[in-house]
Amino acid sequence: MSTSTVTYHHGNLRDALVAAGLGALEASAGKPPSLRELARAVGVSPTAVYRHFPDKQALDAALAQEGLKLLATEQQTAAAKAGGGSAGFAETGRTYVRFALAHPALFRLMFTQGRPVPDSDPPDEARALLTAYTQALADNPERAETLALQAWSIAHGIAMLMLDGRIPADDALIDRLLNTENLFS
Amino acid sequence: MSTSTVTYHHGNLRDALVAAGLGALEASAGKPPSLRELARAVGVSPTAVYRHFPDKQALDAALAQEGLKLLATEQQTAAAKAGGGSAGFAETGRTYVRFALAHPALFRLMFTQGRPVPDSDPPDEARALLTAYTQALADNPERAETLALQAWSIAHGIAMLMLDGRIPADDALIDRLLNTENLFS
DNA sequence: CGTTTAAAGTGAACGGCGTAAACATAAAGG
DNA sequence: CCTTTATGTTTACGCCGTTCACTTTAAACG
Repeated sequence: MSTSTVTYHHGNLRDALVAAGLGALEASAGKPPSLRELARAVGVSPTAVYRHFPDKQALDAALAQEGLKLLATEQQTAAAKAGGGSAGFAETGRTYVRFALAHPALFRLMFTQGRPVPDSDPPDEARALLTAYTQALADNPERAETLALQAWSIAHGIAMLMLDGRIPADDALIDRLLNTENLFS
Repeated sequence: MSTSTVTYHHGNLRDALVAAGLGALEASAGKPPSLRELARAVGVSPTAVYRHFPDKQALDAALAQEGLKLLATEQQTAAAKAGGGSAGFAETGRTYVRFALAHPALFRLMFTQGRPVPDSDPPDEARALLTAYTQALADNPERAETLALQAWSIAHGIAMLMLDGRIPADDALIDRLLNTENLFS
């Protein structure tokens, strides 16, 4: 369950910081917590953080990775609960947008971080799931990839525009916009 | 050409700050310039800024508004050059994404700013243009609005994912993803 | 024209931030 | 047991946005 070594000087500071970070992101509804704020929350001096992360950005990247894992899990669960197929595919998109609205600060951080880490253990599970679905819908692999990227783009665009208050964060609107069956009739 | 009163104590500081801000945004390729940095660039003390903007966010909002105006102009020009119609509509989307890639920091700022100002003189020209096009394509107004929002979402999603390095910022890919004629076949 | 007045800009200061360097401490291992 | 090394602390630096009290200067007006 934990990624770092088990025993430490004072406890598992790395994981504690990540946990505090995720908590702060939920509460903030706005912007990422400061390094000092997280250090305070964990009861440690600001510079102690640097024993576990080279800099603030690395901490943020760790939080982002955690968020990506969380999103992937939710999507898989939702898709499975819908029974897979095109219904599962649709749930994937809905879940994506709802996740963004439910965890705005985390979602922003997830994509503001430079790169999703060169190669993480799950090399982007969410994307794999998406491609799996589109491969069933398309006749050739390139078309499948195109569909996957288009689906991702629509969902991501809706999520971002809603987060930024450009379009109302309305649940019915999500469904309306994600209903691509008759898109550009 | 200028929005504020014509003569000033030392010159038109407000416009000078906005100009410097736009310049810095082009050069940065990353994040918004600091208030102090802009004050320096204009040769004025940091606190002088507060005579023209209540806070940093207001300055950012002014820059964002300038960016929105710029984008709208580019889109209108591109659509007109393509001769309007569905070709013009397509150019609108391409221009949107290319603008984002050409001015990453500005584009980010444009949408990170809380709200596009309650009611600006042009109440979002770009959106009006978009809706005009979809109204020609759809049979009823609601469907037209849906199409407009879907088109916006796709373009915005592509732009954001490319800016964040999630998908390659490739010109051919833009065209491929924006080619919605056979989207979800 | 001279004086008043208010707009425009300055300087010093505050707390918060990310980070570096030097130092302290405790756990681990030969 | 004593050394090594991982972990954490203290102090300090420069940057940030913002405040407050102050000065300057251009315009308004009798």
